[in-house]
Amino acid sequence: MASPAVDDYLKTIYHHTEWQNDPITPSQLASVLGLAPSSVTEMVRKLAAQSLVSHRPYGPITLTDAGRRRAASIIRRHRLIETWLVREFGYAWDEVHDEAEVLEHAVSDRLLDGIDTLLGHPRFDPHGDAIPDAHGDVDRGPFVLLAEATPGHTGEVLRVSDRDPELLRAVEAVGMHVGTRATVQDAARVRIGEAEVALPEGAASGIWLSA
Amino acid sequence: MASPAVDDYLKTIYHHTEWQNDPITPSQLASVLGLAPSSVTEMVRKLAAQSLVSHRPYGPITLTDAGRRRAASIIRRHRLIETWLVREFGYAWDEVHDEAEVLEHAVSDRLLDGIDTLLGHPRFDPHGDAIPDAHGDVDRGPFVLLAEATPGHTGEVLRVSDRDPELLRAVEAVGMHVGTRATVQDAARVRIGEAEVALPEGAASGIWLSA
DNA sequence: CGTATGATTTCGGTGTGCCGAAAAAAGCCA
DNA sequence: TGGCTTTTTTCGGCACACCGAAATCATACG
Repeated sequence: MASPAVDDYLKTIYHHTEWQNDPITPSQLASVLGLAPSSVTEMVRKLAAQSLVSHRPYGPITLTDAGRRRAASIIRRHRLIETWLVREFGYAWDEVHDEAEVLEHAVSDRLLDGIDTLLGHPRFDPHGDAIPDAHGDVDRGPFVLLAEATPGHTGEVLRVSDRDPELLRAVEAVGMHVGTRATVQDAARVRIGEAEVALPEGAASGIWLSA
Repeated sequence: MASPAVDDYLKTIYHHTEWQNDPITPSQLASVLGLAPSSVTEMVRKLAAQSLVSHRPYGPITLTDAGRRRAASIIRRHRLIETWLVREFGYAWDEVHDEAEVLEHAVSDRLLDGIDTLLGHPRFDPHGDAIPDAHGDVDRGPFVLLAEATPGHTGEVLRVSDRDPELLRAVEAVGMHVGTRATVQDAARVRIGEAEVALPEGAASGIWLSA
């Protein structure tokens, strides 16, 4: 009852809750996965039958504890693989997503352990995404979404959304990386050291700063 | 038109010709792949329609040039990945097959190049199987199958069949590795240095010696 | 040379995951 | 509250890769 398709659904539902507090809806899920809504209805019903998600008709979709554990383990795979591609093969942070997307379904537990050891058990991937440990637990300090930070707030860039490689390149182009200290001017501009930089379109809702 | 299933068929047909001169039959293919003969008939018809194999009803199956190129590229993936697992992660030679079987379908060309470079462009995998180059060409010196070698013949072990992990462990247990020099006594015994060793059941038809 | 035997193919059918069109429910707004 | 729009579900269908049973072919032997 495990399959790449099941993994992708669980991973997407999990990932959604990292950026958004509201539970995901079928149409959002369909749009992120690039599938027709009817396909989502069908799969969600199967996932619910296996108690991986809870869902009543016409309602949103949330992970059960079992579903969350499974999702965390897939996310762990994905993020360890991304980290590994960057460190061992010189991939750029905007190039790793698609490769990891495929490999996460193919790597055995044993090999994943090997990669984890080789990397020294990293806790964050190149985008600053937390890597769940082998039990599915995540630890992560307090943060604010740049878009919601009060003007004047100064913090370190903890995380940049990897949903869109274009965004990653744009963020890099203005000199921001994971670890950069920035002071918020308003929702569209920050100060980095002496320089004041205009954020790329949509970037403010894809960047976390330390609180 | 490309899929893991197609890859597996082509790879198996290619691999067969490395150990056997006769072209493979549908029933042999079914047995190696662990599928029902009717499934093979169906897939072979699709492969023939795409000119990857040639096959007339009730006859054996051979690769076309296009099919051979595709197969060589998949075998290249498989063998590079096996070599990488052994060298970087300490897998034993009898443990790599299944992992490589999955990864060969998941690794991108770019990553495969990275692995190839990391390993220094190896020409043989841990079992002594030749790794085709990026164009699908293989170079390999003259050899004799141990089972067909004349008694008294001395040669270096070039290759041990990786079809059965059990056989690999048994061969290792009697002290034979790729590179070992051995003198043939008869089809069931060889001399290695001072010692005379009895070969495991079936090993003689799974070992190549230099000619 | 006819027939039994084994290999191969044909045929109908399965499960998974997807789709579009149409129906049903929910949300919204006057 | 009634009607309109959007979201979700239902329904019939498709492609892929597989299966078992039955029919067909090739061959080898008596």
